[in-house]
Amino acid sequence: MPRTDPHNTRGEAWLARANLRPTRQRLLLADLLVGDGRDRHVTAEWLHDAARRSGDKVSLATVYNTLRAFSEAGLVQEITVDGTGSYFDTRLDDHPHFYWEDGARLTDAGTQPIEIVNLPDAPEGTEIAKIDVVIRLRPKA
Amino acid sequence: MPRTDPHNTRGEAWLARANLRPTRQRLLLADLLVGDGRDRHVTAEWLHDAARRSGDKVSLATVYNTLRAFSEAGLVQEITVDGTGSYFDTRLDDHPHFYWEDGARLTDAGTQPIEIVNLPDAPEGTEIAKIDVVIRLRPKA
DNA sequence: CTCCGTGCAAATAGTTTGCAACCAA
DNA sequence: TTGGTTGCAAACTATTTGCACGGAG
Repeated sequence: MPRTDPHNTRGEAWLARANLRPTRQRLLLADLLVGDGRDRHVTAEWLHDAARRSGDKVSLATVYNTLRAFSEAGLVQEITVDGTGSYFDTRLDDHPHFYWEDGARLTDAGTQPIEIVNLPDAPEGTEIAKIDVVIRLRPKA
Repeated sequence: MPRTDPHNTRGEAWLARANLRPTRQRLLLADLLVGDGRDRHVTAEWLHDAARRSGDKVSLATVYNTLRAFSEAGLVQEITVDGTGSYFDTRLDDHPHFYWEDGARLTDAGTQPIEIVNLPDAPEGTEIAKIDVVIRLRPKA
């Protein structure tokens, strides 16, 4: 399948799914995120750089606003690991992550779903919205 | 045991354990943190307010610096939940937390240690530094 | 006496917002 | 046409830092 289009159709369908207008900027960012069908964990900064690298230009503010829009539309998941900067994950199910303390990278952890034994019950009047599991890695001595 | 002292001795011993000079500000903050022996999850902002409420005054910058010093000395654990603000936990073992999405409170989750089945292996050349488990709660509909 | 600790204000990092110009429907 | 979208700069929040003063050892 030759690259006749500046972008493939995946990003377009992805936006359509969430009823988001396919503007030039959104298509660009969508393609960078899901264009090849692989799961991705990006920061706003990284995505902004990737856009510039690809030749097109988008303002950083728009990258932030767009990531927020995607997140609110349920197209990506926001993950916070340490105070500085959040990651956006294109994979939507509840799954554990590795956080590489050197280099500050975030990746999916393992292939099988984990299971938590002795999971505490949600207190009276509340329910569990989501369980964040972050496995922090450091280089082995 | 009447309150003859402006502070009890717990904070003092706690500081000594980490070889931190017992200055007025540190003693005050230490007492607010571990004075009653209970585990606590505080933000810098909360601790600063607590200090002012108690009558004494400490600058917010010092609260930040002091919490960082405590954290580096291994007296408290830093926990990040969402981009805005981090919490410092006086309990030191690896344990799960509840994060109350309304009100942004952080508390210990359950009383028994949890166990994770199918925990992914640390990738080649790395080791697990810590596993953060945050159970996000929302009010039940 | 010597240095670490403190306070203040200013700096910083990441992110959001106000507003005018723009563009998809 | 019209309301959603973008870009820029300015605003904001949480946190850190530079520097002069002060207090613990």
